[in-house]
Parts: sequence; C-alpha cells; structure tokens
Amino acid sequence: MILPVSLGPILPIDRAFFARAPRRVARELLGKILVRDREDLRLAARIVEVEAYLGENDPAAHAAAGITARNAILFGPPGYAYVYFIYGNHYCLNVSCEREEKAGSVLFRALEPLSGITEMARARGIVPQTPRDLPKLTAGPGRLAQAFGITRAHDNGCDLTSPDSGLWIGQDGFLPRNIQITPRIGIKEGADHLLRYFLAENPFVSVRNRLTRPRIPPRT
DNA sequence: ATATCGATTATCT
DNA sequence: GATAATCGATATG
Repeated sequence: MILPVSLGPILPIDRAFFARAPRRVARELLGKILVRDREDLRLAARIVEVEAYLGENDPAAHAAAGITARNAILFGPPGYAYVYFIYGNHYCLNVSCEREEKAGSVLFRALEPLSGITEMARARGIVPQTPRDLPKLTAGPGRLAQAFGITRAHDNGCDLTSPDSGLWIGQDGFLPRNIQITPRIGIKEGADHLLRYFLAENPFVSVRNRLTRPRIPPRT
C-alpha cells in the first residue's frame, strides 16, 4: 500500500467545510475519505483526485445554464451529493459547495480503496489478480461511482456530512503531501483553468498522461 | 505507450 | 436531434 490504510477513526466533516469556494474545497478534500456504510460492511476509500467546478460563471459546469431539474442540487446548500448520468453508461459524484443560489461543486475523480475492496471489485465486475489491477476499481469518476454503487436514483441529494445518510465524507487525520494541479479532464470549454487537484504519483489517479501539458490543438 | 473509436441514454436545444 | 465532467477495446508504434 502506498498510503497508510488508516490513522484512526473516521470522523464526519462539518458543513462549513463545504461552504467555501470550490477550489478551496477541492484542494482540501484530497486525503479525506469517502465512506459507504451498509448493514454488514463499510466501503471506504481515500480521495486522491478531484476537480473544482465554479458554478454559473464556469462554462464547463453543469450549473452554467442556470437551474434545471438535473442540476438543482448544485443550487442548494453545501455538502450534498450531486449525481449525474453521462455517456449513457456512467454515474459521477460531486459534492455541492458554497451556498444556496451559488452552484459551485467538486467532482470526485479517483479514490484509493481502504476497506471493502472485495465488494468494490464485485460491484465493478472485476477480479483483481495483482495489486496492479486495483486502480481499475476506483481510478476515474465513473469507476469509483460504480465501485461504491452510486446512482442518481439512490444518491442524488444525499447529505455527505451525515453518516446517517450511508454515503458520507470523513477524515482520519491524514495530511496529503505533493499535490499537483492541472487543467480539468474531458471538457471543451474552460479547459484552460487549473482546477484539477491530485496526489502526485499516487497510482490510483486517473489519466496518467497529460499531467501538466495543455493540449495542442490539431492542425487543419 | 499513445491514439482512436463505439457504446448508450438522460438531458437540453 | 445533438450532446456529454467516461470507459474499455482495439489498433498502431
């Protein structure tokens, strides 16, 4: 294991933590833990890669065009799950930031599994043969959502500050080192902003290339 | 190792 | 009717 498995009990995070600018929340979410509690087991994984989305001013954000049925959670209070369905296949998880009417958010892009790895593999339909296969579980926004069984029907709007919700964010005292910041992945507009945060050299980070290099547009 | 492409559907124009 | 905050498979060097 690259990171310590756990430094102690996992404690919930105050709503005030999320009531701040998305860049700030994104940066500080690194090293925190996403937890799924079920009756019989706990899934837990360290947050190692996130992206900030800035709300209505940010052309890449789902909030850019104003409030709709899909993105309504983004315009609500901070600390709640915004789950959307994309490319006909994948769910992605965000946490709302800032305050009512101000639709900042942070997208979860990659996690390092800490517990419940067998269940994550089952949910992903994978049988890892070696530790090198483990990133297939949670490296990427669609993968981590599938590993945690996150769906829009079940999890959109759930309170990520409350363990009672079954899906929540906790901290165990881990302090991340060596954070890298790059442009966001997979967007067209707003691709120049440095809003992707991840732990350098962590094997669970998605998209190994394009770490720092902006895309050079193809010639015509 | 990097590049390209098809899958598949909720959501918005 | 077009698009998308992705993934996995395939092709090519």
